[in-house]
Amino acid sequence: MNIEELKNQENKIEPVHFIEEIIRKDLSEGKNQGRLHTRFPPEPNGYLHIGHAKAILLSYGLAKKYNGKFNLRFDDTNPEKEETEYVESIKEDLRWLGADWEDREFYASDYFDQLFDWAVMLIKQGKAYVCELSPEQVSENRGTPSVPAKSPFRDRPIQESLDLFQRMKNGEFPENSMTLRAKVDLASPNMHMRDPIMYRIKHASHHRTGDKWCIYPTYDWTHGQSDFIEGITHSLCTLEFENHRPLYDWYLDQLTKPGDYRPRQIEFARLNLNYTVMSKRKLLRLVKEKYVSGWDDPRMPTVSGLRRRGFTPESLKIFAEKVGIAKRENIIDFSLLEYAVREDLNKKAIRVMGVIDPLKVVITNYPEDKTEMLEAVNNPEDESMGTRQVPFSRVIYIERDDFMENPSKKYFRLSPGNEVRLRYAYFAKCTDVIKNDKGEITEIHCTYDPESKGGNSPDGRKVKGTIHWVSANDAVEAEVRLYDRLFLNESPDDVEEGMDFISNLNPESLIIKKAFVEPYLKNAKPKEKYQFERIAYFSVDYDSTPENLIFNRTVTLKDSWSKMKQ
RNA sequence: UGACCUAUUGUGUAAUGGUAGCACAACAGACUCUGGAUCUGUAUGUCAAGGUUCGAAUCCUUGUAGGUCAGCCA
Repeated sequence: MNIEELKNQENKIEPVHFIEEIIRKDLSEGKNQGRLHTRFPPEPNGYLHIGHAKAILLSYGLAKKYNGKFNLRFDDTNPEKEETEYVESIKEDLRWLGADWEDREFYASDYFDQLFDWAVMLIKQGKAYVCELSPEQVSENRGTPSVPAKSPFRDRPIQESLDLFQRMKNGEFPENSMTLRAKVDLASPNMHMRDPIMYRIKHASHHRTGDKWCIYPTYDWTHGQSDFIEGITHSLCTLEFENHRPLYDWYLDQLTKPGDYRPRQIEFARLNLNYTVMSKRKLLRLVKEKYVSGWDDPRMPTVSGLRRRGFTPESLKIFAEKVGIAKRENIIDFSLLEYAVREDLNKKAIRVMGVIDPLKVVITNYPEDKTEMLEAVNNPEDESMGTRQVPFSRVIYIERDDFMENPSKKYFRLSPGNEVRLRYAYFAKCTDVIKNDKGEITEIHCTYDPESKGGNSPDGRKVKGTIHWVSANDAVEAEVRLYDRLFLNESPDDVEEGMDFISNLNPESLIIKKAFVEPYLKNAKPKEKYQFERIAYFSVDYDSTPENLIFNRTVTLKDSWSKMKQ
């Protein structure tokens, strides 16, 4: 490291968000034996989206950075909503993101026995009781924030509760007939503390425990205890659980003594992105009603959708880092996500030439039957990625956009009489414009300068524009799927009376076109990333084959020309 | 309506009582065999009002605005 770099190092103060600050403090004070242990607790009832990715990267990243551990724990306390299919997709997404839970794949349902024993203990201590109110009655008796709740069964004898709870477990009672409630505080201004329900009766089959149980613990009674069982030290979650924290702590108080190890819940603001929706309900609707092709449709903000679109784990890490961690509600610009993926792909993607909207060009002074190979750089950002050979011949395709019959002053591309560089090939000058009966341009005639082979003229003359091309005889046809934002409005829920977010869908979020690409791409494999020069980054789709190449547009290149035109 | 939380440029996020900075976006320019990348520059901000202090984005008070909670969902 030279002096300059050292200086930079010193001046660069690493920004530390409030959660990391807490962790550093806890670690330095030797709390919990100086351990750091985080977890990601998804409910297996849907696919992960980019908001989950932020949470995963946070919890895993912190554990990794401070030599801690990271658990994966499925929060499967509601047998009616959860499915094994989701367990698999969630694990795949985590692996892809690089979050390594090692051998610690847990399920809240693993703790049902322990949870039951602790519940019995609380009943014996007079801190929990069986309540025979129906769901409607519980709701009626809940009171309002300023009026205390009522609970007629809270003072029933311990033995009676013990007996009833055992019989609840044995399946003697129908659903909704009774619950186990913690005796906390009916008058608390925090509604979660008004004798919260710990167990409810559900005669449902669970994806892991089968028919063993007909009572299931609620989230509040499960989550903190699961953290405790696993030795979690910092339990990170989103803001809507803030009001649950006193209850989280109350339950833990019943199991621990002051000074003992205990997990701590810390909340941060969830991620929101404009031009998309994030709620499981809405995403599910897009899938079910076929507005998209599935959970992994490249327009979806799901981890699997982003992956298919061409995002890399690194690009999501860049994104998550730029977004930051704080407690205020936020709506992140979609452009930050685009920036993150460009940032990563710019360094990694092989450059190729492909023409999406072809215009035929005949190089009139180039030999009829000649084809020559020209050397092209694979990535100007990374010399180690080498070069490749690109065929050139008399008839080529260029982008229709790259020719203008009556150009404005600022237009650097091909126009009558104007000379441009054909990338990696030759200088070429437009001599004729051929049109059909309707006056539409059907082909362009050019002459080339044989002296300018490789893209530079020995006389040192400069051209302002460089355009891409493919040799017509050698071109390979490919399908390109041009993806754009799923919604037209940055707030999809911002709709007129009587409408919903569906009315804001962008009808042009997917446009499929045939393109001509250079033969180098003949063997492009699914998931490979390419930059079509001057156009966009593309990722080879899972369904792509050598006979039927499919490229998904991840994100366009920045385009200052299109801005200038406006 | 009660409790809890939040408020810094267009969007995010720092500044931990001492020069309001960074990123994205925007705009202007340089450079360029990608109108890409890179580089340089510009404009825009502390919710409001009081108070404490030599000094307040930061502490206090009161407002205002927004979020969360009254599922046997998580």
